[in-house]
Amino acid sequence: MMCEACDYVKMLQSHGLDPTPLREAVLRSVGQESRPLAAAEIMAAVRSRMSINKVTLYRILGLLVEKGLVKRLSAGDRAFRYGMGETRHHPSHPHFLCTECGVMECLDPELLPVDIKKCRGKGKRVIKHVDVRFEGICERCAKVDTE
Amino acid sequence: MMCEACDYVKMLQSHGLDPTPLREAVLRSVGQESRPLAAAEIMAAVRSRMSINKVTLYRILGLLVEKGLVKRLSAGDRAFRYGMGETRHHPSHPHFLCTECGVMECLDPELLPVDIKKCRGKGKRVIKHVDVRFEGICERCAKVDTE
DNA sequence: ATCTACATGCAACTAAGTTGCAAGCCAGAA
DNA sequence: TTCTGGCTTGCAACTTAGTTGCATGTAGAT
Ligand SMILES: [Zn+2]
Ligand SMILES: [Zn+2]
Ligand SMILES: [Zn+2]
Ligand SMILES: [Zn+2]
Repeated sequence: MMCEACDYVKMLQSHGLDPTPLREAVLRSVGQESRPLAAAEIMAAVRSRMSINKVTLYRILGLLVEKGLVKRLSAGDRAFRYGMGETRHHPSHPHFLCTECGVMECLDPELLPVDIKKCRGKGKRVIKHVDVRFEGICERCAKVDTE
Repeated sequence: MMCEACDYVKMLQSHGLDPTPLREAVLRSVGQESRPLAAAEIMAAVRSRMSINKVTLYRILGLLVEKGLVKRLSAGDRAFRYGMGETRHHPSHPHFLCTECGVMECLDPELLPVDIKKCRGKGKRVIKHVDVRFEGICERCAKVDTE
């Protein structure tokens, strides 16, 4: 989820990460978007302003995910998407994946109807979080189809 | 989900697929398990009884998925899991993924709390189905951890 | 007998991500 | 100052899971 209020440098620092230009650019690229991005998209976004190596990108994403600043989402295809981690301003929410064009969109947190607590305690497994993904045809693809 | 009642040959035929030994073995391997399997696990299961090539396995899985006999699930890691498709006996249900050992388990359909209809009509996107995945530590891993 | 369709196999390829290792840089020690 | 250790980045090679192209085998139709 996009957020103009986020200070990416501060976010990095408060999680013990040196706010290097590349880290800031990666976090900003993720934070400015209204949908989770694939690594290739993040790379393109960062590269429009500076130079970054593939390995460096994946290592930065790994760090950000580890610190919880970024969340790694599985999209039903073989490429992960990266979106902002949960905070007060960005609550957990479900996603929508277009099976036609592969675009993933963030949905209203209200649509996340899963009561985790109800599911804990079933057996002795420990449930940490839920991932809800709706699949179908996005607005853009639906439009093209009917034309 | 496992099912002793399923006649795999009939299932193949009723979906217009020639019930070859390999197809039957693949479908049976998926059907006999109580959890969705990764392609490598299915391959091992089939190979314990007959010889099968990697490509053939993926092509058979592709066919079965296309016909709806098998469902391809994303597991949060980079390998898909394959479980039985929805039928009267096997309703849609959420899954649990152990982030420690990677095992995926089927959960009670009752735990599927998402009301798709409520989510349709929001915007003009077409929602076809939901995929709910709980993540955490499975019973076996939790046990090992406390030892 | 020949033709076609389909099922399978083998080798090579692909996409997304990972590992190993070296180079650059900078703070603090000597 | 120079040396050192740790962190950040880059490049090449590798890995994993799955796919594509093409050849072969087999069965039924003509
Ligand atoms: Zn679309
Ligand atoms: Zn989101
Ligand atoms: Zn486990
Ligand atoms: Zn299942």
